[in-house]
Amino acid sequence: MNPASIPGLPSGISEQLADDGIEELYPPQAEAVDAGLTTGESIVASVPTASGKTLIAELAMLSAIERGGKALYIVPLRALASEKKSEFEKWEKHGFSVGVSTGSYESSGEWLATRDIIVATSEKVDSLLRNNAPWIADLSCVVADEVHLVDDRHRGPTLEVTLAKLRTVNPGLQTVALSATVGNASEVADWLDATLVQSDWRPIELRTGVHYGSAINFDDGSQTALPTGSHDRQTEAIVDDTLSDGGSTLVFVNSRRNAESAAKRQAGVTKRHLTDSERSSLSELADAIRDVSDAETSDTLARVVEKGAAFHHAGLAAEHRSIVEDAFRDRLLKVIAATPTLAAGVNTPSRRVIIRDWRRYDGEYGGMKPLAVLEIHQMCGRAGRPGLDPYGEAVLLAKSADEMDELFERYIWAEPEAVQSKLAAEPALRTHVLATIASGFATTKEGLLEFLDGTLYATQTDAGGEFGRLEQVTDSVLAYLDVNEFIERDGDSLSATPIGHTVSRLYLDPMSAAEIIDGLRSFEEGATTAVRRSKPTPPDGELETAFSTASDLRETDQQETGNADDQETIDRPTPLGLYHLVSRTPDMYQLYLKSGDKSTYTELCYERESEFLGQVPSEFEDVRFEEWLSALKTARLLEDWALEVDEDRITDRYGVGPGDIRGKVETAQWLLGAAEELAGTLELGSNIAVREAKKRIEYGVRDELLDLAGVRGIGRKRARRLYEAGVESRTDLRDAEKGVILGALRGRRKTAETILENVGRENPSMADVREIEPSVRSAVAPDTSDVTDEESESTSQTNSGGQASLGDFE
DNA sequence: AGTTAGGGCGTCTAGACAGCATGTC
DNA sequence: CTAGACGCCCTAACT
Repeated sequence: MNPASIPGLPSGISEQLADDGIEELYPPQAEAVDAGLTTGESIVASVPTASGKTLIAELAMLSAIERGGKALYIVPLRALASEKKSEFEKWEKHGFSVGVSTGSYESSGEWLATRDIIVATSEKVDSLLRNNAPWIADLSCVVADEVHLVDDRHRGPTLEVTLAKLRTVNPGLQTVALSATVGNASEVADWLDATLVQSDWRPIELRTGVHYGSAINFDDGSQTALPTGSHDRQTEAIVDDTLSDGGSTLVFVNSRRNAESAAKRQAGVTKRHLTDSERSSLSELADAIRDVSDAETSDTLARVVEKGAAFHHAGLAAEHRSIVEDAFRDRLLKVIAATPTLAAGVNTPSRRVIIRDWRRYDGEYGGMKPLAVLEIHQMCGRAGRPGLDPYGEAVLLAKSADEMDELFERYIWAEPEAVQSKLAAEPALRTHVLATIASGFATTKEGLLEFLDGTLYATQTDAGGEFGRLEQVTDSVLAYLDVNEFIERDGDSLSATPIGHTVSRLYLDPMSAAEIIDGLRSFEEGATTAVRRSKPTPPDGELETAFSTASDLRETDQQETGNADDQETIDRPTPLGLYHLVSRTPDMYQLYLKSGDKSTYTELCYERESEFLGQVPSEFEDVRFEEWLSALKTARLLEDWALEVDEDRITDRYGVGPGDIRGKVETAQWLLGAAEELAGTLELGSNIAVREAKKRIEYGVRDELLDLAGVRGIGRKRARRLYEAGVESRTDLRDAEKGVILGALRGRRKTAETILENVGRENPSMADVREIEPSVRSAVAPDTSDVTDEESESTSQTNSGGQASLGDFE
């Protein structure tokens, strides 16, 4: 089928496709068109990666817009949202506008209403539905990318519920679901009332095999001799071989540490294959990597990149990741050793893919768990760059003949698993049941179950009669929501309370909200009794009893230390207290407690007991104590960040990468924002303290730098240097002698000018300004001088290296 | 004496979505 | 009930 014979397309589109060199549609694309893709039929396309799924989506969206309405493209990752946006922007010259909406991407609801194509994550779409975005009703087509992710325990239910809601709101909606090859694509198609298009066709050949001994044995029975030779490891031998052929390699391993050490070894191979010009480009790249962050990870990465290799995992900063991905796509980097981040993320094809580890540690499983067939196939699918490589090869590594046989059986010959709805899990239902009630989708339990009947879960259980399980879980979830006063039950009818509405709108897990509310309330209780007794006690008898112990603790503490200053600290929650509060909610991914951490944080727990909001579980009696401690570890990381502790110090103190810090900070910011609003809604007095703690996390600074750090172009480091040079505020920035500012910014004229411009200084020019070296003031370390009481105690060890209250971190 | 290969032992384990509301003289 | 790669330290054997 050629572009001109596709029905239903807006004018000019077929010509554009032909101009792009598309003479003939790929077979799966043609099949989808034949099934009515461009005339409004719903389609489930279960096809391999890189076999033209994007065009299927584009054809559906453009023709749907032509018929009237707008199109929504749902992606699983934020990084993919911007990738898709730039792909779709090529249609803007034909009059189709594109907008993106993700949590971090700024765009208001009204602005989106003017766009024809909207790209968003499934969570964002869910959130927009909860907040009744008006344009949802105008949708005529929704595309769900990577729909097999409904199988994911954490995020699958959101996608499932979101699609169900979109289809309920808009019964005529065309649904196009793009999926990897899965075991039960027809079931997914049944669920979405769609025609199934299934195909194994790929635009370039993919060969899959197992390396064992001195050859790769391929699925077609052929062999490629590949002796380990001088290399003592299989991976390096294959990388070397691929490189001699001018190709790149992607190596999948099962842990971050393995990725880094593999990259170091491979750098020894790649460095022998570089041209002079590549060497110099790589060295520029390494500098760019070092500029991103001064954490050790950054330097390690830069050192391997100089030699043409790289590693890739979630501990990297986002900038690191995109630098690595781009350089690999440009063929500058010859090999990447990666954790599964890369298989799920943006498009990074490679001549060869090596799957070194096919088992991964899983605590619940209790050991090394074999990866899913689907996951292995996704990794293999990265092999072969369309238009660049003659073919792609995916190689699994075996250390014995038995293992080779097992790998063939388990993965190469195997069909991928069936996707299975995870909706009946309680955490998922908790959120979605509340949202469904709050947004008026259901007003009775029957209505709720009726709505849930539109989900994949229902499709999959209808036959087996297992729907009863969903009803059971729904009952217990309703009871939970009722007890926590998020919903009200009046006979059969269900409605959300004001706080329930807020929780749903804030996109919080109700359990997180309950934890935050309890924490803030218990503080209120404590503060009221201990300090003033002026505020009326909330008319909630249960709460009073529940937290009487916490109040008592506070009172005791208060008497012991009892001076005016302490009364003030007790009047508002401390940052650590708040960081801990949000860190222990289910919405925060917790840090892992390493050996030795347990005693370190137990000690810290007692030391700063008075700061925690709510009751501290008993060290000896309560099983939740360890969880409490890992939340404390997370809270300490956040506190360190807000105390301006160096990034590289934080990374080795907590055993995390720069990317993890950013992630934690972002989540904390979001949760503190939610806490602020909850405190406001419930008229709890702590919202000012919450707001400040949030601001400090946002910029990673102490109080006194908040004003400066809010200026564009000034981060935590520049703010501190300016402050030490005597430039303490925006006003100072506008009035201070330029030489001083330039000196504080280490003579960077361009940066200084940009900053002065951003702060609105009359004449920002730095021409002819002589740099004034920072004087004595700068010799004063930030945390030994102007620190408030509440902080100095905890940070004396931070920079001074003195006896640490927290013990041996180093 | 310095270096390196190899064994024993302890340690540690993938990923990443979401709210709100804007700023400056 | 269940794993395994890595790094570190130690020792033995080698140059």
